[in-house]
Amino acid sequence: MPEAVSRPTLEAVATRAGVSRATVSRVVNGGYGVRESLAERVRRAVAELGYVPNQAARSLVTKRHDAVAVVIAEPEARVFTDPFFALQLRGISKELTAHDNQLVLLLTEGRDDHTRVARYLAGGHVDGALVFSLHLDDPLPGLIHDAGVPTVFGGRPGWRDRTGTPLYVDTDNRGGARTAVRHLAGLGRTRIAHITGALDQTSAVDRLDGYRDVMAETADGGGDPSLVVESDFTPAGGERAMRELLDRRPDVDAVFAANDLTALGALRVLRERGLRVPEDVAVVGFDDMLPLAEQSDPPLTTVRQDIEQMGRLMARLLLRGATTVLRDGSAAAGAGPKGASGPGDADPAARTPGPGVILPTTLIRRASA
Amino acid sequence: MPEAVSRPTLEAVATRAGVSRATVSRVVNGGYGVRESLAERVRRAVAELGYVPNQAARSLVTKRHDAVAVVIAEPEARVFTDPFFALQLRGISKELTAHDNQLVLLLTEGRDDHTRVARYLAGGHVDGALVFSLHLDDPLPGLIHDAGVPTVFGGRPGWRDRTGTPLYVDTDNRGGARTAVRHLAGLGRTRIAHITGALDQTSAVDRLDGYRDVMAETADGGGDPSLVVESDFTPAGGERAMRELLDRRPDVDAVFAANDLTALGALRVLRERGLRVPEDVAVVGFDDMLPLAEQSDPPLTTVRQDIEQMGRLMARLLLRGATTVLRDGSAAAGAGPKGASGPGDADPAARTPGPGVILPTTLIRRASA
DNA sequence: TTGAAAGCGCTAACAC
DNA sequence: GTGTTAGCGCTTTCAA
Repeated sequence: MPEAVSRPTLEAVATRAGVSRATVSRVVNGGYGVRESLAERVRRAVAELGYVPNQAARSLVTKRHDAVAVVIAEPEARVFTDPFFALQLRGISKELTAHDNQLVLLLTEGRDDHTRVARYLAGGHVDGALVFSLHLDDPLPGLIHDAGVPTVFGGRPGWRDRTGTPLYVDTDNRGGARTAVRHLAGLGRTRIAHITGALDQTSAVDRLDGYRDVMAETADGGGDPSLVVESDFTPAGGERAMRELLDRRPDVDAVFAANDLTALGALRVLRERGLRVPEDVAVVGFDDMLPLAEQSDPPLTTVRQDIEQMGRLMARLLLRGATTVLRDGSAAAGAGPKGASGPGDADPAARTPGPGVILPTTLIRRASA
Repeated sequence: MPEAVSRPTLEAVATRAGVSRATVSRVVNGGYGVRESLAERVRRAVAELGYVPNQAARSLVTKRHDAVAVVIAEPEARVFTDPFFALQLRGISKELTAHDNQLVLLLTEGRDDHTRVARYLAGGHVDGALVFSLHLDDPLPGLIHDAGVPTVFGGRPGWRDRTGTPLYVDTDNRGGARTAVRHLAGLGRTRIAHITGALDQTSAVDRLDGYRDVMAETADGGGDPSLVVESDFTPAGGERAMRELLDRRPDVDAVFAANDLTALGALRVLRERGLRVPEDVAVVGFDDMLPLAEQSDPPLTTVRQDIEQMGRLMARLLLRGATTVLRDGSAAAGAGPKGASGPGDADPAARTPGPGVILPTTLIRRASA
């Protein structure tokens, strides 16, 4: 039976290098205030022994973990059929890695998981949390707030806690929607409909608001409510909504769908009814979900958001906030407004009204509008 | 400035309950050998104080972490446009959660990340690793092996290490491919082509082998090489391959594509050339990637694999192996064959030849074949 | 059954 | 500059 390969400790390195544990510790943690010749000896010993610091021991004394939890609360399948999630993670991972932090992934579905996650965060196992709260009625944010861990949200939360709106990073959903609808208007379309997303999510609400903004400024009949159909971000919901819309307003000549999946459903129904896209009805989506948006028939004109960048910024914000907080000696204070002063050097393109960082969108023109 | 909310310690609970730390520790860890009345007192104190054990302190003495690393090595964008990855994670997460383990996500791209990951694993921060190694020439598996951490691979590795083929969980790619091609043959098609995946991945190789199996047993001209076109799992690759195929063999009447993305590209070209699917050319994909496979035109007949289940099994295998190993007192031994005796109670549907667990596939019939 | 005490490997005062 | 020392919060012998 193989022996447990007990890893070398600081002690071992110290002995080998002929110095004290403290000196080794100093070298390992940056090496300030150590004579270069000694430092060199220590480094060699570290290399020879293949020493890797024991994170548990370190955390025990420093109270830092160099780990961040990513909480994805998604009872629905949607997140899992959507590369959105993966791209966010990629962005987060890159940023955390660059700062030597680990990513602890917490996926939840249902009540039990919520308390589990809350317990975990309250247990002080991580230095902060990145939370994707997709629904307005989600109890998780409250629980997380109570856990007293610095947190940054992905997507604008639909509520504000005792200390105001929490830190978040979001896409400029409203602005993106405006761009989409203006594009449609610029094409000469006058009866522009909107198929909404699930309105218990701020992204859906914001896109609807953006649509209304433009319709209101349009000369004739701004914001005819019969042109708005509520849906749920799914292809099936998109089909349903499109049918309803066509029955109600057969004269519709353009559709802004709350996301690409919805647009896809709409496209299907349009085809089925013998309507040509974009000749008869122009369609614009949202997300630029690849490869779907590219491969649809016709390829989808849509509003792109930089999802990976969103992830990066969330991590950056948290890390900065956490640092601030830790310097203050109050690890449980949460990343305060101090950390929210915007990305600054980080990303000049991002706007920062209040505690949120809003990322810009781009209209991607393909064949559908 | 808010005070650092120092979390209650064992000591605090002990004081409150009027017992020793040792007793609290016993209760918290199962409570064996503690008088029920005392245990009850302790539990109440725990609840009142909101005590959560400090994992770092615990790990320091137990050398266990109740944490598993998931390593996803994917330099290409493919993983991120594919829900595959998300579904695996979901399965893994569920299983780990059920066993009170945390999921540490390690995403890598490029050499630097490899050494980083290897260091991390070697540092003994986690009890095991789940690794997705998608390419035959990937150096990561070797590094990970050297790190001496129990590991289970996702997808059959294309190599064997010193101790034989490592533990893995895979889809029955070969069997699934056979089913697909037989289905095509059953439709009366006789000139069945195959567009392969990236052949540096075992999944692509296995699917090709499955195709060949059936072609070989077919009466006339089994395995005409002009019917096989190499590609790379992408839609663009699928288009290219389909064009080449059509130029070479205009008489082709069926295509088995290595995955749905590839099938999608093929579908496009077929449409573009005015060929009807499935009347002129029947098409079968692989993966049942949703919503793509459902939403394509026509909806895709394809081979479904249970991706989430794959993730679950990987975690289950690792956890079992790790437990075995830990019982043996040799944490660095790696999950040996002992852990590989198959899912047994776990999943009766899975086959287990050697150290691998192979999950079955299902043919999903839609309109394209 | 319960408690006392010895560390796990590390950092951070503090002294030299 | 460098070493000594006192814990961080927990589990785990070992006695009682």
